[in-house]
Amino acid sequence: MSELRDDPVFYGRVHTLVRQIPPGKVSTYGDVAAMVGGGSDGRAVGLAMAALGPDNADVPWQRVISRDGTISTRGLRQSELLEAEGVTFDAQGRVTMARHRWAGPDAAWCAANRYTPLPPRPPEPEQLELF
DNA sequence: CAGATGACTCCCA
DNA sequence: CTGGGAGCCATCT
Repeated sequence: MSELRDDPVFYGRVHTLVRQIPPGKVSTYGDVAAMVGGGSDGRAVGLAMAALGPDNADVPWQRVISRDGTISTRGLRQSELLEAEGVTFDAQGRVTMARHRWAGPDAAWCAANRYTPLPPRPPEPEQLELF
């Protein structure tokens, strides 16, 4: 019985963390990898996302995007799902990271589940669209 | 164990 | 903007 995709421990940790991302917020592959820890990186997280199946329908994979706020997937309507959750995009079709970037789960949750909190990041000035 | 694959990220021309 | 190359990791053959 290996129907489950959570067999590998790493995948399970990634999926668990992605489930914590609230609607309207997004995170990046690199950030997820940093929180999962273990020296993993964004590429490994991408694998965990690619391995998602019907069993992981409860994982909001669409909230995990590239560092630049761009959508890596093609043909999966990821941007539409995000837009439906209230995520905004700029004129260049990228997610407004300064506004929707997820700072990570609660510190207590991180400690309880052995996840690494994201390092504090100075608030980036949201760029206004100039006409 | 080596090689290939992939929803990454950074740097440079 | 596009393209190429390098470094990184997890999983499957």
